Amino acid sequence: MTDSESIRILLVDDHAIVREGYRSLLEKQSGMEVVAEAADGAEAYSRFKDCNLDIAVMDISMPGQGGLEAIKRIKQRCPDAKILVFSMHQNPSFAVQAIRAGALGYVTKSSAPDVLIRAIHDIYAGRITLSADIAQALALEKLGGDSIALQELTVREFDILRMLVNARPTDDIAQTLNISPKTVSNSHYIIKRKLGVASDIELTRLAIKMNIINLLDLS
Amino acid sequence: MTDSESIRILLVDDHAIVREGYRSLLEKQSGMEVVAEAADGAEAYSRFKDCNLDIAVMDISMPGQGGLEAIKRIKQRCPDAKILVFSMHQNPSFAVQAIRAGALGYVTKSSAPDVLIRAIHDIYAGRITLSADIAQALALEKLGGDSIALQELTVREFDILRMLVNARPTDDIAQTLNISPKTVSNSHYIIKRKLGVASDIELTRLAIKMNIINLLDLS
DNA sequence: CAAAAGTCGGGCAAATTGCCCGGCCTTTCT
DNA sequence: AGAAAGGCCGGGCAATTTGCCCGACTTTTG
Repeated sequence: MTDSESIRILLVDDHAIVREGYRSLLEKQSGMEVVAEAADGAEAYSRFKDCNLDIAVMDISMPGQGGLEAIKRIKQRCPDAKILVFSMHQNPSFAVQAIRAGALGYVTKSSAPDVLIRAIHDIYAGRITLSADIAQALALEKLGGDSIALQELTVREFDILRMLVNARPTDDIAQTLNISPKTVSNSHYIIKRKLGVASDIELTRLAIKMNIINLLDLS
Repeated sequence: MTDSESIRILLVDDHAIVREGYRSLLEKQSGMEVVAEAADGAEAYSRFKDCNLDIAVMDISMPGQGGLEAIKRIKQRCPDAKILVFSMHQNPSFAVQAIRAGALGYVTKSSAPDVLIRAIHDIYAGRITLSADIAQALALEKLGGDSIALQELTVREFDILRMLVNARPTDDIAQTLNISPKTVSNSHYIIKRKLGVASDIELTRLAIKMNIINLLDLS
């Protein structure tokens, strides 16, 4: 909002090449300027303090502490930060969690480039935006009443669930989140109770059904 | 071997309609006669005692005690029984376990009908037979050295593994196998050790990778 | 027949789970 | 602003499960 000309953008993704691609895409647009990049949540957080930015465009599948947590932390410090999540996950639950964490928009990476452009404008104007595929899936889910239980989970719990089903050890999770292992195992228990499963095996199967586990990265 | 004319066949599958289909297919062949049917392992076992049969053609994905266990029991009573496994699973590990349990052949359901016919003849002649897709996958696996660990498992353990990753409770498994729950949990532990995994979540992921879990029945 | 492998399960210490609680934050409502 | 509600963090503790070992028995194999 400096010049009232260009939208100042922070790009967050763990792959440098990917960032490069988006940067060139966005800078072809007049009225947009990529003024910073970050490779993970922590870096995004500190960039946000430094520069005065309009919008952060970020992936949430990042190493270290979950992207959702990063969003929460940023919003905590800068309540009027505008964050657009740009994710590979087509599962609407991810969108729900992202919005709840404080994001203003959610666009899948499989969307056409102009969808992203439009979403940035929408968010800049303060409107919550979802890409069409997500909006549709969300509507269907509301009807089908299938995976609604996932939305019982808090943002934190959802993050922990993702790490758990990625077979990360409890201590490891505790360390990356800077919390006690005991808290992680408590969350583990709460998650299972909220989702109505009795064992880790059921939990994992559920995670697959909900597309929380990427079947491709099992290879 | 009665008339030295027709091969006398027992058809084992839990779906009556499916049996009907195979029956009509096989009986179109001269020299083959379906003289009995069974819907599960236990029934197959008793049929085998009654009738004098040449070959059993059986599915191994059946309710109750695993099909592999049924094969073992039949071979125990009639060591020269000839069993052809006809399964939907294209995973070579299933074939390995079936052969180890005493089957003489393994044909996938996706094979062309004449493959089944030829396999029956081969087995009747005493030759071990695998459908081409399985044979190839097995060869590849031998090279790739990927899921070889699965073959460390005994037949029993493999059966238990399948039930475990289908999210069946330990007590339930113990009951259908008529063993103590303690034995099941011992097996559970041994399985994890043999496969080199530390948690049930890893175990489930491995099971998916190995196609032991049918992704379709998660729906 | 001897040796090796598989099945079944008891035992027991160590680790984890299930469940509850209290403290400390935010967010939201009035 | 004050109150109420919900989320996060983690201690505590009993009940259960896990991890690991062992022995008995049967079956397969050389």
